[in-house]
Amino acid sequence: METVQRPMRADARRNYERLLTAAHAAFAEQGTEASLEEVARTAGVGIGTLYRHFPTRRALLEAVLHDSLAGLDTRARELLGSGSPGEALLEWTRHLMAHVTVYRGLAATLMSSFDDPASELYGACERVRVGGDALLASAQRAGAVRDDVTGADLTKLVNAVAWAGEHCDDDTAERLLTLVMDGLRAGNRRS
Amino acid sequence: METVQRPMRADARRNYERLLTAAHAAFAEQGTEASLEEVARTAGVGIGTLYRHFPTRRALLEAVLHDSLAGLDTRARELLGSGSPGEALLEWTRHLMAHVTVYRGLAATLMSSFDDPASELYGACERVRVGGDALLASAQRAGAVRDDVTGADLTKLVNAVAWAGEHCDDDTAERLLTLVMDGLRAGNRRS
DNA sequence: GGGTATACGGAGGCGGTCTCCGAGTAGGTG
DNA sequence: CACCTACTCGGAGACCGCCTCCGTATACCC
Repeated sequence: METVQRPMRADARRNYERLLTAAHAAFAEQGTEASLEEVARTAGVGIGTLYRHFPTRRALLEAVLHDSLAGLDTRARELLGSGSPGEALLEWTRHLMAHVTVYRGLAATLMSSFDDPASELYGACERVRVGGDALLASAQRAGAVRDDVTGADLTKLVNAVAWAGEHCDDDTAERLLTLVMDGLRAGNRRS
Repeated sequence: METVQRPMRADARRNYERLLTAAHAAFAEQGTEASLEEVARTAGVGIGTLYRHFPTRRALLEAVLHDSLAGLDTRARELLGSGSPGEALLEWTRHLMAHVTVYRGLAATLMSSFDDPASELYGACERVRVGGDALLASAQRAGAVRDDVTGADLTKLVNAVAWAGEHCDDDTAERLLTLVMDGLRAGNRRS
């Protein structure tokens, strides 16, 4: 099962790195739907090379975002031990928002990967949800959040707000997040 | 200012109607990003004809949705007079959800038209927001909803939930809407 | 029936996705 | 150091969708 794979050839590694850099620039400027041909052009690499390294747009996104999303997981663990569980959860959702809004269109990509194990981003989504789950459970035990909310609900709601934020100014996005998070507090259940 | 325009030629009107029918079918089946060339093919009409009648995808969507969105406005006025303002608002948001989810991708289109007066759908969004404003104000006067929520907030939140619902089963979408609407009740303000 | 304003249709330019395979090269081997 | 081979590169090309433009067709008015 454990296939020993020799290290990448020097040219392959160089092109891989160049593609990551170019992809980040393109996504940052034009959103996750940026032209992959232009990414390849910017990287000074043939389109075939791009597709060999990253068979799908999501594979490329995953590579570009890998560290950033992993950081979110670490942050969740840090926050777990610190102060009020309610505040910790709130703080973490702000981090989540920040990560999800680095590229226009990212919220949509993540959302569609969330329940799709075939997506290259599924693993990343999974890790995010696990981190959120822990913080959420902690906040619920502390009676800060209504207990019928799941980690998936939380992540999806934040994602949805982040998506909405792509079409508003930052203040409005912040307002919407506040409205939603206030609303998840314990004691707000109606039905 | 008031340019008198003679009625459409018979062939033009026929093609217009065919295009509406074909567009509805295509949007229903493949979402708002359905191929316009296929719409034209289905309608038995040249692609040039489609673009003459509907210069943009949004213009076509506006025509297809016109009656439906107008109905939403009427419904808002009906609900204004009926029973509990809180319940009326809740009922209306469910209608809004239903209208926004008729086509996959519609939430995104509406969201991007919401603050863009140049969009062919801006007027429709405007009318929806006005309807929602009235119901919201009524619910706020009755003390059922926190008073720092605006009509735009409400519409955007429902849109965001509808968008999220495109990636979940119906139950989850319903849950998310409940979580958000519960959260908007008066007394839930934190900051 | 004839003339004209109106409408039709699709060819064609553009730009994007993705595949496939001949040419090029890195790096281990003798 | 030179060679060989497995690995990698690059871009042509098939396909698709958007949108424009203009020669052709036709509905309607007189």
